[in-house]
Amino acid sequence: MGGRQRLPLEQALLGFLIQRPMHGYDLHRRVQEELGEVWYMGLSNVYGTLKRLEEEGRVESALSPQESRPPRKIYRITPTGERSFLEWLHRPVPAIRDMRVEFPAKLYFFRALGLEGVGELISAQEAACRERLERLERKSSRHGPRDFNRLVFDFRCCQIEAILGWLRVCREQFVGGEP
Amino acid sequence: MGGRQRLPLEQALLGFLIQRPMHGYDLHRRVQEELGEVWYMGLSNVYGTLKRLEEEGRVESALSPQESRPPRKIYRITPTGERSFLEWLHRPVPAIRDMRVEFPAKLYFFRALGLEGVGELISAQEAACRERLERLERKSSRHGPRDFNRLVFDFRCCQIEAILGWLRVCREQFVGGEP
DNA sequence: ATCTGTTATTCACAAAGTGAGTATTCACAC
DNA sequence: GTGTGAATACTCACTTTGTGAATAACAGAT
Repeated sequence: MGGRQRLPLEQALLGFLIQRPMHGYDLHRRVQEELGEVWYMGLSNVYGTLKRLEEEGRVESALSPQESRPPRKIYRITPTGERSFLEWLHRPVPAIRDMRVEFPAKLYFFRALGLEGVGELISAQEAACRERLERLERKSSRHGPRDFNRLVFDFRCCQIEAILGWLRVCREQFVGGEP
Repeated sequence: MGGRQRLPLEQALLGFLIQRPMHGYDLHRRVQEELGEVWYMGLSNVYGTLKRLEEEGRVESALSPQESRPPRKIYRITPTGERSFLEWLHRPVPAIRDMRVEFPAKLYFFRALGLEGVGELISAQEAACRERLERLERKSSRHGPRDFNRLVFDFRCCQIEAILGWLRVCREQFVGGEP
C-alpha cells in the first residue's frame, strides 16, 4: 500500500534551495551534512526529485558551464515553489509516523531560515496529536484489557502522550530562545 | 530498501494453526476477527504466505473435498513450524518499530495458547529497549541542542522511554494475573 | 435473475528509493 | 605513467511488501 507521500524529500530540497540556488550534487552534499545521519538520501533520488520539481514548476534550472567538468545545472526555487514550501512548513504533519523525521525537519527549517511562527506550528501539532489521542482512546476503550487490538491502541496512545511531552520541550527550545 | 521481514504475518498464521488445523479462508476470517481492526491482511496475502510456509516445511496441507464447494485445503503445522513459531515467540523484537504490532502479537499468542514465559519475554524486550535507548542517547549527545539530528534522536529516546513505561503495564497485566 | 458467500489461486501493479552503470575530466597518490 | 577518487549529471532495473482484481465454480438468499 501507499498513502505515504514523498513530500518531505521534495520539501527538504526546496528548503535548501530557498537559502540559495544550488546544483544537485551540492544539494546532496548539504543534505548529507545537515540531515544525513538520520535521513539518508541517495544521489539519484535527489536528481530525480529535482527533475520532478522542475516539471511541476517549483524550481527552475540554468546551466552553468565549467571548464573541464560537466556543466552544473543550477536550480533556483520559483515563487510557486516558495509558496508550496512555506505552506508545507506551517502545516502540521498529518500522520503520527511523520513526527519522527518530517516534523523535526520543519523545526530545522524554521531555525535555518530564521522564520517566525514555530510556536503556532507546535500548537497546531499538539492539537492534532491530542485529537488523534482521543480518537485512539475511544477505540481502545471498546476492547477488554489484554485484547490484542487494545494493546496496540494503548501502545499508540502512550507513544502520542510521549510526543506531547516532547513537543513541550520543543516549544521551550524553539520559541523565544536565543537565535 | 527493505530489511523488514514479513515475519509477523507468517508467525501469526502459525500461531493460529498451532491451535488447530485450518484452511486458508477460515484462517483469514479468524485473523480478521481477532487482529483485524489493527492488522489488516488481504486474503491473497494469506494464501501466498501459506504456500511459502508449506514450501519451507513449516506447515503441511491435506485436501478435504466438499460437495459443491471447492475442496478445502486444510493446513496443519509441522514440528519444524512449531519450533520456529515458539522460537519467534520468545525472542524479543529486533527493532523498535516492531513494538507496535509484532510485540503485542506475541503477548496475544502467549495468552491465547496459555504459555508460560511472558515475563521473560517482557524482561528481554525491556533490556533490548534500554540498550537501544542508551545507544541513541550517546548519539544524541554528540549534537548541539536544536540540531536536526539531535531532535530526531531525542524524539526516538522519548518514544522508547514511553515504551518502557508501557512494558511495565504489560507486565502487570500479563504476568501472574487471572487467565 | 442476481448477488453474496465459500473456497482457492494467480498476477499485474503500486510506491519509494537504492545501487549500479554510463559519461567526462581533473587531481592526487604510488 | 597509471589507477583511484572526486566532481557533476542522468537513467534504469530491481527490490520489497502487499493490495485488488480477475478467474472458477456452485449454493443459497433476495
